[in-house]
Amino acid sequence: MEYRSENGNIILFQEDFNLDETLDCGQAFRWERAAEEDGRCTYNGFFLDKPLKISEAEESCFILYNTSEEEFLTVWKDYFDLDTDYGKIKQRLSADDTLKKACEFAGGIRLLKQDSWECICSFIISQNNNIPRIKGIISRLCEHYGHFPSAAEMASETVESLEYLRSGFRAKYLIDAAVKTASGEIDLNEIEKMDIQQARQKLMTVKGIGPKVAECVLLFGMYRTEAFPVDVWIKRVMEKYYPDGLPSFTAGIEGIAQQYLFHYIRNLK
DNA sequence: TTCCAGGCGTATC
DNA sequence: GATACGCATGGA
Repeated sequence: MEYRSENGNIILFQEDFNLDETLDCGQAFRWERAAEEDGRCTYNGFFLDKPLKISEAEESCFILYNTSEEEFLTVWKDYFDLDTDYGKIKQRLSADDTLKKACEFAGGIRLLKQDSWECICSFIISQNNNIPRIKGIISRLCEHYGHFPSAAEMASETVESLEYLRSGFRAKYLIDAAVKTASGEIDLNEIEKMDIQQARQKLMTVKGIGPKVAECVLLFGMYRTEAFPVDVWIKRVMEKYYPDGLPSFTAGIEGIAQQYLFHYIRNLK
């Protein structure tokens, strides 16, 4: 990673990074692709309440608009996981033919270090749902509050007051998660430090958080790269290519392997 | 019209 | 512990 500050923007040089592959691959739901400017792929989105406009100027070169060096170093460098060498990770994962193809297919995927509370909500909403509709529900939620609501803010909602979301049967799950988090019964800072099996169990005490959602919260909201969410798509990959489980060289970074595989299988043929 | 979507809770055995 | 089924909503 190299960067420089220029006219209030950050110019970033970063290998193994592609905006479409990272921001529109189903790990985060608050990034919108803008109309292209001079053929540049541009996205607008948020980390917590911080907005960002970012574009891909040319191969491996990005512009983070209206971003100070301090904000870049304290927020976005971490969010985009820029201290991790994904080239090295892909090299390690490419010991296997299928994973090699997956890494080559979408080599610009990076794991976003998202907020754990936002991930809880996002992936509760994701269950038995499709990505465009997930984005719609989250967008209505943020528009309603003017920001992504805290657990305390959402704890005072009711199924009726959330009707505008059109989130269906998931509304009661969101409220249960909010009440338990706001009261401290679920302590996300505590869960982050737990042994992963304990963390899974604790997360699953929330109604609407099952094995898949818990795994997504751990992977996308707590940077537990050993978490391995299995959804309908990954189930297909596993049945077809890995009936006996993932190869052992993925140990510790199963979740990153999952991201490459998910994107690969969804776009196959 | 029917099927399906980054699943989960509940009932039943 | 395994398996079957309903669930809100809307895009394809």
